[in-house]
Amino acid sequence: MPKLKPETLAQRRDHILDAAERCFARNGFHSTSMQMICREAGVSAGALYIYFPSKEALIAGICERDRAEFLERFSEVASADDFLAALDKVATHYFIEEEVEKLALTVETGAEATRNGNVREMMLECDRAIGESFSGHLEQLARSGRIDPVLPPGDVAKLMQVLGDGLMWRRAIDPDFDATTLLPAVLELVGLMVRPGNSKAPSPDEEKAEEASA
Amino acid sequence: MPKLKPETLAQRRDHILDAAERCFARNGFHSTSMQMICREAGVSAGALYIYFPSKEALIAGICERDRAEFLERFSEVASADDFLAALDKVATHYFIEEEVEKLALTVETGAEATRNGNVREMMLECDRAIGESFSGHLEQLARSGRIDPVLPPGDVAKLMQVLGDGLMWRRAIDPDFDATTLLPAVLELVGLMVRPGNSKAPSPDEEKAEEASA
DNA sequence: ACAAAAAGAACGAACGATCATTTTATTCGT
DNA sequence: ACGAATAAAATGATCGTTCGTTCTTTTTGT
Repeated sequence: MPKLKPETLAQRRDHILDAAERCFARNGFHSTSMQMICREAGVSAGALYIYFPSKEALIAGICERDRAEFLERFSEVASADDFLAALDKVATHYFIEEEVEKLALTVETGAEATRNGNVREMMLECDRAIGESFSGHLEQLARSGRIDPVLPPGDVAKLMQVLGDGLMWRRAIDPDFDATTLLPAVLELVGLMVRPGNSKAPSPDEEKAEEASA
Repeated sequence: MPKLKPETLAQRRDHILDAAERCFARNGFHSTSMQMICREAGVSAGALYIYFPSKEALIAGICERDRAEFLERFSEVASADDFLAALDKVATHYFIEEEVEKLALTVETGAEATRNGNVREMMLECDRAIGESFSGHLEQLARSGRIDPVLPPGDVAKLMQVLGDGLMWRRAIDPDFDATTLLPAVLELVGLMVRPGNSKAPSPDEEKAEEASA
């Protein structure tokens, strides 16, 4: 059985990763056994160990894939014409549309990051990239006069990340948390920080920020 | 050897709880073995099981104690004359003074809460109490004209909690995170939301919020 | 007063279960 | 029919928990 096509190989790897992600999201990294993942993937232990040399590698694989997806989603924000609108879109996805189990996995990953250097580096690199992207974008907007931030762009970017982290945490833990009511307030808060110019309203249905800075 | 004094009993229980907390903070709940806790506490397995019937009970005990301490610290905010100053004090404690391992334990507890109903209920009850306290306090301040929030007090309270969660998360995960530079910005952000009146500045060294609402 | 009995507290080896991982035997695409 | 891919059983380690035993202090009979 000479080598499987690389395409099939990657496909199978992803299939196992999918199964592992579902298990990890349900039970956390350490309460999930390799046997559970095998069962979920419909694969034997021996087969699994061909694609992933250890449970650690499986965890790292999950983190890597999720962080990559996260970065890709934010790359759209970095290249968007309307920064706040693009932000709204990403926020809506992660805090309303995304299934709660996926956010729980993020919390689990964070807990792992406090002890596992590999995982921590992945998260921090991801955070750093997004922070710099935000910061750079805000600087550019400020220079062109589209916004007038009350704080240095770097601080605003960090605060936006902190807000994002907080929302993720809350939705992961509180099953009744409903971001639909809070998200406009968050975006308005961002508007308060950056004070968009006349050409852009801070949010479609909220003008109080305008009044405040008028 | 008739019963130990209830005082001694509680003391011993706390001693074990301390040891367990150190272990859990270092390695997480599931990577910490009962033997590790026994070693850390200088107690045999048999003795440990007199005070805690299971590992689960030990985890619940940790959560309960930490949440109680958390609530107690916030009760000072609820009864303070200067709301923002009291908030500053609590924030400084948790985001600057508190050791990082303790915050990591909070993240660990959050991850546990996504799967363990007992732990989840403890966290949510704690969040609810603080949220209501904040909300009530803000309403009172608004009625007396000391602040003029741009959002309903309930929303402001929730946003403040989200900010707190985000700061906790970030400091737990990023060993280089320095809240001393960001905390004033956060408090200023809170000031932007509540727009304190003339009698109170949003922060001792920052008046930009005043300019914005002038 | 004092030793013997009583009983709670502590100990630590041992248990069964389960874990991640490896080995072995079989299947099956080319 | 060759050998890579798989499945399934096996392995050794470690887990949470138990339990027979010992230690230590109080109670009690004399």
